[in-house]
Amino acid sequence: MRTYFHLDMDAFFVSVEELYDPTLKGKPVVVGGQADQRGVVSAASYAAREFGVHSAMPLRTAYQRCPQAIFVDGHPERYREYSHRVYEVLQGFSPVVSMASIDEAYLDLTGTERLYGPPLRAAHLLHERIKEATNLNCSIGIATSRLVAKITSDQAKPNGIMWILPGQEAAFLAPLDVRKVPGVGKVTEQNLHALGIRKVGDLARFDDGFLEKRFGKWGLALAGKARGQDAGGWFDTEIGVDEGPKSISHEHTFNEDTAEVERIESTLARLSEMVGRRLREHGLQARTLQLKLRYTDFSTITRAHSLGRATDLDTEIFEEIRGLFHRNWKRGATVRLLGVHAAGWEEGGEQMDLLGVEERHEKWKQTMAAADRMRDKFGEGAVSLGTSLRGKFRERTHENPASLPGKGPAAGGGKKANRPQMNTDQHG
DNA sequence: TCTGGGGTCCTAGGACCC
DNA sequence: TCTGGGGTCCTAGGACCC
Repeated sequence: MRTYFHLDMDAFFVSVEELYDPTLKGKPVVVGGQADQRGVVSAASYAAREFGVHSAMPLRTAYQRCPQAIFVDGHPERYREYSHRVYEVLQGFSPVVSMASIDEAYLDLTGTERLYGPPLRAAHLLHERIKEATNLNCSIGIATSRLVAKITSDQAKPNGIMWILPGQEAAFLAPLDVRKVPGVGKVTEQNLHALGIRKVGDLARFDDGFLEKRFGKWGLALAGKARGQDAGGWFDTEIGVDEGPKSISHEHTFNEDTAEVERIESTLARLSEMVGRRLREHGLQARTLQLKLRYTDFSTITRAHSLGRATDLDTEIFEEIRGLFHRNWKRGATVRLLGVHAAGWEEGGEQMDLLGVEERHEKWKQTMAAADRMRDKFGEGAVSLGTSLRGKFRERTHENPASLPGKGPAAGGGKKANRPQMNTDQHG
């Protein structure tokens, strides 16, 4: 029998903003941008929620519903800072802690009764410590599984603590909407409704085999969840083991859609720089780079390519992404969003390579490190790949537009298709 | 009143290898 | 010529979460 806590900060972004501007307290506040901007609500105060404003809602919709709301830009650095403070408190409380996102965490409190007393007492103590350290409210759910603890903390909001006694899990879950189960979103909810399943209790009455047939692996996990078990996906991972990121990405939605190649390329260059910088900060090199492209009609494509050798260099990222863009863009079509995504880490171990390539690589590494220091000092706009590089790339493609790897019938013949050769760029 | 940005996990088809 | 199966990598897309 285990004891898990799920701790969730109340209206986190809004509450942090209130610390910086106490006049916001008690008022309808929307965090995420200005009322007339493209974008969605990141967080809404409880006063704003009374008008039907909630997160993920378009800002303009929020304005329609609550014109008197105060619209505030988000400050990710502030939220990271407070998230870190929360984490420090939690670490001092239990060694088995996982931040599940910027504003929520799981703790394994199994066997801590001698230290903290019964779970409710421990939770009150923790709640006080969080309040002391951050001046923020949180809610805590306690249960024998992480899944039930998470659902419980939601029920405890705002500023509450709730404990589901061992053995009472099914009874607690039964009357809740299936949508309350983490992992059940709009689509799954609709699919379940179509089967007449509206409450978790309805779900629990279906047998595992049926749900597996109908929804695959996910259906089986769902059956377990209906009984309150930690089953499937992210609930199977161990608490307290912090693996690094599996992917790093940046994307940008234009204020006004554009088909201007200059603007598109400079945006791709900026996003490539941001991704490269984060890779270097994490000491990671990516093998797979992916472009994301969304048109005005919201249709979205992603196009990926895996490199022969992993990279953390802005220029190599940009060159690849730029190629992907031009090979896949419907020429002239207006673009709403661009994204650059990196994944597929490779150990830093240097392969045997042409000396010249390696040297160039080293040189670029030093240049990039210097650029990062400049940005630290003078801000993100201080250093840029800028137009000079873009000009160079343009020239090259005009000279040699046809020789793109992986195209044409060449791969099909009698030869064993080896990994594409590294481009040695002999015309330098 | 259109729909952000940063992630994770899952599925599915095709290539390729044994 | 009509004939496998398993494993892994790659790519594209989609559901979901905060």
